[in-house]
Amino acid sequence: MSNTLSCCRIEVDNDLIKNAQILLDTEKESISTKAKLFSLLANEVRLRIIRLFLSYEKMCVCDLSDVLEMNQSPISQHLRKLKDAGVLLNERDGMTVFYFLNESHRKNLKKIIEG
Amino acid sequence: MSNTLSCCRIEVDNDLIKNAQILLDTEKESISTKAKLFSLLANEVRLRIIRLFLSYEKMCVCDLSDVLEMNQSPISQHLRKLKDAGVLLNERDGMTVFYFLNESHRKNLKKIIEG
DNA sequence: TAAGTATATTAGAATACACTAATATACTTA
DNA sequence: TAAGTATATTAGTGTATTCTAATATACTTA
Repeated sequence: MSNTLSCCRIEVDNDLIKNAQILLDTEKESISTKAKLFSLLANEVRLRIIRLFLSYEKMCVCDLSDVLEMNQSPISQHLRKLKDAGVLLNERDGMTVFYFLNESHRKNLKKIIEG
Repeated sequence: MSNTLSCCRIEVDNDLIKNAQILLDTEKESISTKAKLFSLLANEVRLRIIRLFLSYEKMCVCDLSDVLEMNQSPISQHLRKLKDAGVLLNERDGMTVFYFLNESHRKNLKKIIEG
């Protein structure tokens, strides 16, 4: 429906429409990236996890499982998503895997989540 | 699984776990509210719509339909969600319904979305 | 090396989401 | 009042999400 107006109103502001499209197109990548971040933050469990890492340096899967009172499996699954998105990093110490914030995201996450 | 630890590690930091739970409990409402806002922003169409209203004062359903090159129905459905959440307001002028930002949300939305 | 522990992965079920297509509603104007 | 326009709503479909349950993997220690 590229060139079809969705209604027949006379006083269409074609400039508005064109400019608005240009605006969105300019920020296309940025908007898409942000939507992906927001969809991570849209889940309460993940939001809690990220909130924790804003205050606590590192936690293992067990810690999170205990704090959030959830089974280990869904915790691991959420951590995977956060890690895949680059929000969290992890490191293994023996049997324990510690997760922590990717520091390059801290400032932005604080801005978005806090306050 | 309230009182059951999820693993048998000896060096559990029970204070950490208790404090983390208190932290989350303190911010419970706030986190829940934010997750709901993020789930609105997690959809690209809605994120684009909100981005538009940060720059354009008001637009009608038709405008948005034309700018986003989408049918009127899904646009209306997204607008409904945004309105239900209090992010947008609307007003009717004859046949046309104009939507616009609820100004009490502008600052926060700018902070979250921009930059 | 065998048994045990922490974490990861997978399949499957229940639910939520976002579109299309059809229809309803609200308003305008001939 | 009838016909037309803008918007809203609804049912239905395909897809995505998030959990549970089961199992796999990686590491430790007796």
